[in-house]
Amino acid sequence: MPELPDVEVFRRRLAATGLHRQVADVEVHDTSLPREVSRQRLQKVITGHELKRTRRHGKHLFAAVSCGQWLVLHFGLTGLLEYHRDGEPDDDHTRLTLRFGDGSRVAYVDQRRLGFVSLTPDVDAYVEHEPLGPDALEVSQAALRDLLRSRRGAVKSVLMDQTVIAGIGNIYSDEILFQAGVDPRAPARSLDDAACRRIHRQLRRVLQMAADRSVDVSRMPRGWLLPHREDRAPCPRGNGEVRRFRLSGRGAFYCPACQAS
DNA sequence: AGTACCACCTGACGGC
DNA sequence: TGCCGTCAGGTGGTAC
Repeated sequence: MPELPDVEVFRRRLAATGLHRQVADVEVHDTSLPREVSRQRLQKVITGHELKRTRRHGKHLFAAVSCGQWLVLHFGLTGLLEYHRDGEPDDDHTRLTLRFGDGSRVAYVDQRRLGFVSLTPDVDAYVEHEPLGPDALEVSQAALRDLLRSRRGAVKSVLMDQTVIAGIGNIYSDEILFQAGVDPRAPARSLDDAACRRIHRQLRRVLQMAADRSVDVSRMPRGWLLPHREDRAPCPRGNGEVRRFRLSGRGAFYCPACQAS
């Protein structure tokens, strides 16, 4: 689930509920969650401090701790961030809890445990070290064109490559290419200027709209592919049928009529 | 530089 | 009811 729009929703949630409040207690329920940092250090760095601000880069969420470190959150396949008031029950699969003095808390939940948390002193250095490409919403039209043409693979694979552009996964790469009318298997290197412009415009529109509507599928516009991710589902624009195929091991969906190459 | 495949985990779902 | 295969939106390693 967690692609750029999902993580942006988590970021906004954290910014609205978790900043400028002293963290009274840090519970690490899953010892395999912290990456390249011990549970003890994670607890020591955060307990008694405040979260001061948030940043997001692609699918990574960062929160500045008042001691100078940044908390790093990655959500894997099933991770999410919740806020609970005192007395509200914990979700099953809660892996990390930041508890405030009044009993309310921010909870990191991850059913399949493919996500992780970490610490870093410097977000820019972390992004460079991963390495992650520029955040998808920060890429100019010309930069996107150059990035796409710098790679040989299928345009869908290139859009999903976090070292090229950060934030786009399987779902939204399909949506962007459907909206742009581009065949997901088209070689990225072969895209003409008009196709690159359409991809850039739709990338921004799709990711921003999904985040602004809290990634609620029922609030997505008619004409989006997202609710039609099923082989032989009707094309949302009435042009025949959506088809499923495999691209480097991932299930991909597209409309052969709308996205002819 | 590509892609294919497996692994990491856990769970849901359909077929028998 | 239970067992089995398949699938899942992320990432990373390996082999070709």
